[in-house]
Amino acid sequence: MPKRITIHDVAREAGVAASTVSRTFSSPDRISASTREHVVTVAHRLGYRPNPVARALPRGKTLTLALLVPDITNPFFFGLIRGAERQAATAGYTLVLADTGESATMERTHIERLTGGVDGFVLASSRLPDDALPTVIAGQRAVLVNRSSADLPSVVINEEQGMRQAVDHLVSLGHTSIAYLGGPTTSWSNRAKWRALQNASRRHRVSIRRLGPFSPTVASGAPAADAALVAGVTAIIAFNDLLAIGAQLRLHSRGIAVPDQISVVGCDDIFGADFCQPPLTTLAADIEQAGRSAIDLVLANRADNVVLPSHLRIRESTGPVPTKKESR
Amino acid sequence: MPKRITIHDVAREAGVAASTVSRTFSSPDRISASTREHVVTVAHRLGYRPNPVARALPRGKTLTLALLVPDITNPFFFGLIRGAERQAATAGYTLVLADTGESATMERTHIERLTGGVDGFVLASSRLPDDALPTVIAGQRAVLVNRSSADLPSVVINEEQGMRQAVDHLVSLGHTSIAYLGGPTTSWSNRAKWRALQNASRRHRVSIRRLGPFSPTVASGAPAADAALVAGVTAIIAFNDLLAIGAQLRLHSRGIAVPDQISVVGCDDIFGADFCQPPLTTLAADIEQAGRSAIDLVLANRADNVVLPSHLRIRESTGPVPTKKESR
DNA sequence: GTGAAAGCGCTAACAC
DNA sequence: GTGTTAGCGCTTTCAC
Repeated sequence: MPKRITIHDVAREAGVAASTVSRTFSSPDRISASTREHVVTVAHRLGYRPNPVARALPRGKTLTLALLVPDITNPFFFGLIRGAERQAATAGYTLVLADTGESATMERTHIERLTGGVDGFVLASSRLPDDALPTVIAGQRAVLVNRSSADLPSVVINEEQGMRQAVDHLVSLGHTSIAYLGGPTTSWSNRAKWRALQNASRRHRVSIRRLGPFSPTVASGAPAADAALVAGVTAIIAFNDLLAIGAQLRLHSRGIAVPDQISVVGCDDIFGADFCQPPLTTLAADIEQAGRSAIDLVLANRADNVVLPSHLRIRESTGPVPTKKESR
Repeated sequence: MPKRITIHDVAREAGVAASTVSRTFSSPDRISASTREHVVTVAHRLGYRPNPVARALPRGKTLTLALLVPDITNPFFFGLIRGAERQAATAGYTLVLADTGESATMERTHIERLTGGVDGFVLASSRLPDDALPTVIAGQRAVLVNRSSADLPSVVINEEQGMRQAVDHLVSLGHTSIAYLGGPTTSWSNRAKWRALQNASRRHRVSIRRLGPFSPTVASGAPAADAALVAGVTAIIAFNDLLAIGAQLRLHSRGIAVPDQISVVGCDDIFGADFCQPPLTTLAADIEQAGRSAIDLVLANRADNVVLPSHLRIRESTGPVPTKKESR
């Protein structure tokens, strides 16, 4: 193990005080050009690299931000991770990624372990109960994504917009009975979507039925599709694209044509929504932007609530309501 | 800003020395049960939380590992990130994620910035030139994924196995002319795949043609497909699934049936390979396992070269060679 | 502009 | 077992 070069090694070699070396790297403007240059040269020759943790201790800032997601497996979060990572990097911050395994306990553990090691938290689709949130976060900077709370800043998607477009779209195609394939009951965005759907459908003569809850995975699409068939609807709106894609797979294997016999709408516009069969009509929102905004919020330490627009992306999984004859 | 509770606050309040408090948290077995309990109680009452960075300084270990990927956007890395994060978490480590934007310079910058802040690096599909690798890494623990080098431990996929299965599969279906849709020339795994394909085809009467290089994205699938059509092959093997899926999309829009008129095989078995149209025959490897192994290697500080098996997953994008009549 | 010295919060010998 | 005392590598007053 080659002993680490420190500020003192450089100082000795350069014939200056350690504090001068420190300053050449942290506040170069307070150093005369000549000595600065000299120190930099020596440091480079010795292969000196400032130690981020030693640096963080007296400063009280780590230049590190944490992003907690319930399930790294879920492609929905990839856009978020991407956006957050890029924005953090741009601001000179490092992103720490943690998977809470859909568990409030693990989420709390991660937060406690990370506290002090990061300058702030982005909690995506937090599973922490509302009342626990403030205590667990306790004085740390934190912002919520995909969930709002009175206590913390947040960035959420305006589901109302997208759902209204979705319902308008389906109604315009003649649909009058729609099923909502529900996601986890603990999910804030699931509740938001259902509420938005209810509001949207009030404006039309259309009946909506809530099915589920289903786990938000491709695998759960099968039971979800079957439930929709039993319900006898002509269109379904799924909590997320994973569920929608799984439902399409199931319908296909049962010989039911999408969209000829039944229309399906997803949510999130994840990777793959454009090339599944048929390409999925879905509620799209700029989730990478959500990641970026979340980072901006933690860094700015603002108590804002950012609301991002959503809209319907029409592809090929939705079509006219089947006529009596060709319907099931 | 509520002043942070330190070990000294707890010590004073509990009427013990600071080192006793330290020990109750870092080596509880060296403390009598009674005082330990007392200290824990007081600490809890005061809301004490050990500061990870203060902890890391004297110890020289941060309990943090870094994972660098060229492009977070690429779903291939999702599995890797997943596996790495889980394995790190299991070992009590935190994972730092960085995107190098396919650039050797950014990769180097990230490594330098992170050095000292993490206990080791996992470099996925590193873009660093071979000779730069040892210098940049300079005494840090590091393991390569998807690339091998004489200087660093690594975990790579055995492309030979999968490619042999792919060629056997295609030949058994009557194909005699295959195109390889090449990936980035700087990619180690692209070279490995091409070599494996050449070796595999030597065992048969089959001609292979290398096309490209193409950028490993869905969008590049279109030109890649067109190039394959010009080449007049009956089967294509793509550098990765992104390219394969893009090629299928292009072939579909040109009215060319897969696999009836042309067969396509991908690599990586990414999310979506099972539900694209048609579901993709692809070379699968356990990339999450690669992530786990990489973490194990850094933590164990072993100089091993782990080779993971690959195999062909046959789905519906490959079929019998078209007969003269129905071929283009 | 630069040096000396006192920490940042914690760990780890070393005593007793 | 527990207290004392040096640091870990860096930043940051405070002098000069």
